[in-house]
Amino acid sequence: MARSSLDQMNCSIARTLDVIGDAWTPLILRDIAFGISRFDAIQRDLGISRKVLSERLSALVAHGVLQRVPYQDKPARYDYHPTEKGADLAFVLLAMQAWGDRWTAGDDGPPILIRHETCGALTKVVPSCASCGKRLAVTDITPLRGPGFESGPGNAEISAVLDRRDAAAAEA
Amino acid sequence: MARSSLDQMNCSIARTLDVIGDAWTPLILRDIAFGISRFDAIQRDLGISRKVLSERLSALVAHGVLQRVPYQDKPARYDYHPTEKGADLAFVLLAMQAWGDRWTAGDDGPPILIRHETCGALTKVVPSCASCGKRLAVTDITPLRGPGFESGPGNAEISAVLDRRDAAAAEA
DNA sequence: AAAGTCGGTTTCGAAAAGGAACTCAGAGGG
DNA sequence: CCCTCTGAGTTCCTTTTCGAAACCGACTTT
Repeated sequence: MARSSLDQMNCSIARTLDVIGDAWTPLILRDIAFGISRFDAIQRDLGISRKVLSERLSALVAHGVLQRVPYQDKPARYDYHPTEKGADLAFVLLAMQAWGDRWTAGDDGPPILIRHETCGALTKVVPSCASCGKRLAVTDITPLRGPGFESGPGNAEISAVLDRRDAAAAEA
Repeated sequence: MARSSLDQMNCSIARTLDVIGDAWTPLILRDIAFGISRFDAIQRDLGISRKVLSERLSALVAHGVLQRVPYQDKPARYDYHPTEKGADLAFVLLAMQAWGDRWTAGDDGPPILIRHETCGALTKVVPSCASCGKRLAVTDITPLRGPGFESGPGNAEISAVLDRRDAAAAEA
């Protein structure tokens, strides 16, 4: 698909997918989050083609998710490091990891565990409410039109769904 | 890339990407989570090609993320509904939404807000520790080898990184 | 009888991915 | 000096995948 169609959509999920919406990009970011910051090391680790890796890294730099920091001159060589914007994507990766741990791990259990250094526990990352702090279940939350909402490509039907729901609520 | 290479990787993120690792699948799941459950409605909403939508829906059913439930016979017609496994993917979508809200929303603010019905607040979904309940920062957590860990395609370099870190920790 | 709805499948040209080889700049060894 | 190696890409070519549009089958509506 044309990437432009995604970042034009009035939807934060679509705009996030414009940055990480393919199979390799999240794995590249995972490697970089682990401290694997060089081209060849990432390429070896993932077995990705050099061409695609090169394209993805350039795109991530262009999106402001990664920055290239020189570690030597002559020849010029760079490490790829996450920016703040990129580091913040870790939570998307952690959500993927949590789902994969729960639904795709074999009998041996998950390949990677997370330790929370603040409390010392081996833990899982769970979603909670920024306001009350309670753990969230899918059924506890309702989407509403936000200030940036506009009906258009990518959410025409969603607008209709919200209308119907609001109408039903007003009636009750 | 060959999908098989992804689900063979010893990595929960890669195995999650085997299911949702393209640009359209998360948007399809978003629509279904909103209650847009029919082929044509999803197609109209997203502007996705019918061919690709058909392929994606079949794959999601095959992965056990969606189920087809008949809503009429003659002709046979189906709604697509999430299974429990599929509903649980909502947290991956919400993590994407949170990132998109923070980093890609325009001046108007996010297009969609979330209300937590339990506490009534307009809220954001934030990651927290399953053990102590505190909100997590990226710097608070450390990855460790889990029981299912095995070095292989997709994490050879990661294994080396963990070794180096453990060695450095043992020395200190 | 003609047109419309729903949920697809088929076809075909265009775009993207994959793989392997090649390049460039320098470092190290003999 | 010559040969080889490393790191980071780029080029070239083949294989997949995508997207648009047309087509289809089983009904319903006008």
